[in-house]
Amino acid sequence: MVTRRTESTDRKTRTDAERNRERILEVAKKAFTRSGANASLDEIAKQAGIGPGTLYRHFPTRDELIEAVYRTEVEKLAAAEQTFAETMPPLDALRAWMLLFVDYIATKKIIAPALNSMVGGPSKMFEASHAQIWEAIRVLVKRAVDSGAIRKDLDPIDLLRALIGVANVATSPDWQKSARRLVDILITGARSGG
Amino acid sequence: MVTRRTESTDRKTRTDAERNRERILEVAKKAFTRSGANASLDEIAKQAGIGPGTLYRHFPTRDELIEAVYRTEVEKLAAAEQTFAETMPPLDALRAWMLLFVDYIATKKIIAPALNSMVGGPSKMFEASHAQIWEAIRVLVKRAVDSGAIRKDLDPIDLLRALIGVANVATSPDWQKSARRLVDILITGARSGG
DNA sequence: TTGTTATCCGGAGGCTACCTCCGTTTTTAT
DNA sequence: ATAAAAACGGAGGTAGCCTCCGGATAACAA
Repeated sequence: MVTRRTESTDRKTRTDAERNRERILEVAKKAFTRSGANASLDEIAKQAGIGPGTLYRHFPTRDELIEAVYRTEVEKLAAAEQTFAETMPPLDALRAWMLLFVDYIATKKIIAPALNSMVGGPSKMFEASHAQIWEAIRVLVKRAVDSGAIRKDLDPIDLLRALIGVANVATSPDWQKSARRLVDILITGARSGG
Repeated sequence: MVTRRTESTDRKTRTDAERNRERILEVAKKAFTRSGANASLDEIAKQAGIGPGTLYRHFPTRDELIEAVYRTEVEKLAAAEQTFAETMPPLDALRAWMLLFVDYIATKKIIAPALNSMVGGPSKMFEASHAQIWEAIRVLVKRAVDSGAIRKDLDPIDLLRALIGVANVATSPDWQKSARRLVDILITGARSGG
């Protein structure tokens, strides 16, 4: 139950509001992909055919907009976890997901800026999305640990941190090979005693 | 030999120019440490007691300023490589340097912003500094490979990329433990067949 | 359909930061 | 002392950020 400040019943969100919201996300996704996290918000608003005020009402801060764009991508990543877990042996599933993670970040450049603007300021962004990613890798690691494939004291977040590193430097042409090697190293290191 | 466009002899750089340059670097270091890579350049100029024009003449772009601040820190890191290499066994030296790398980035927050503004745009920053860091870890890895401590096909840059990841997320309180675990994983993974 | 009201829109405008341009000042060298 | 090169500095054009509020519009009741 939520406290009501009047006796009037709640209304459903207006259709134009919802339509604008999605239009903003659509344009913002392209803008961030093209120009990075510093794309002009006024410009995004213009391209979406709305005023700046409308944009800022929907997404009061730049980070909130980035996070919203980011969220759909994150959900796809989280979904992949289930697929892998159901169709692969524990260690393979973990490795596959790690590779997908890196690939995803590098291909769509959406996430990288998001991760970057996370650093260097007390932004609450990422908290929600972080939970999903964390849960995905936590499940994969736990499954691998239970099967005895990797060491028990492995903290899933350590792997994530390493992966983010690759993502950040994934601008060079041969990043894919490098990423694969790194994942291999991490997997090997995580096996430890067997 | 450099081509001269006149017959006049070259002059040495003016003393006030050199003095201002160092004053800018001094102020910029504090500013970036405090406010991150987006600190106001006009503000930095003001605090250095100079006009904006002077700042931009010395450092035409923001990245060039960041890179200049960054360079001195990088040189210290590169110097540590020699110390470690002379006083430790190969594998220990490599591990120690990796830990120092992470620690350095997290403590002084100067480097993290630098790494971040590298992503998302064709900035030539980092190229010079990158060479030093790369050389440092290359030597350490080569030494470890020659001694048979780690696998021969290890690419040093892979390790760097992983470390940058830790650095980026080094804002959380327990990052040090995480960093140490991650370095251990990487070292273990790099050992492979022995 | 019409009226009422909560909700949302839009863009003008104040503010800040970026970066340049060029007249003035300072330093170097003769 | 004087000339020339080099550097300074800050006014100001431009652009992005974000807010504010009068007006428009969709949802709901009658």
